[in-house]
Amino acid sequence: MDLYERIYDIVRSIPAGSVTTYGHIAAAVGTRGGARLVGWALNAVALSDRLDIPCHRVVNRLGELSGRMHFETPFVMRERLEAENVTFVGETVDMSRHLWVPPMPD
DNA sequence: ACTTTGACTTGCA
DNA sequence: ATGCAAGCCAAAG
Repeated sequence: MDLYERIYDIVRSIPAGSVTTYGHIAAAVGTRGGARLVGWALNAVALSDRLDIPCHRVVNRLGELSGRMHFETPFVMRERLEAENVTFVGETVDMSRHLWVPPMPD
């Protein structure tokens, strides 16, 4: 399976009300430093019909909604997260409460 | 075909 | 503790 498909699979595995980081996903697919690739994959998702993938649950390691500008509107991302009972601390997601770590490989 | 950049992260100075 | 540089994979110019 391609890295993209693997990334999509993991992002789809993110439970509602939780978020994860690019780094964790990258590590989960095997590429530790490939966090940027995750961004590329999600970018492809945003432009394609892969809308079944909750890319709004993916934030950077600080909990910042780095990819919000790639949505229809910069507010959609936060609104969707809030709709899933995700709490925010200022402009960032409350990581200590909602950080979800994907299943890591050995 | 080669270079640059991108929704990032980690490490060394 | 803050600042700069490198690393990773893929796509666009």
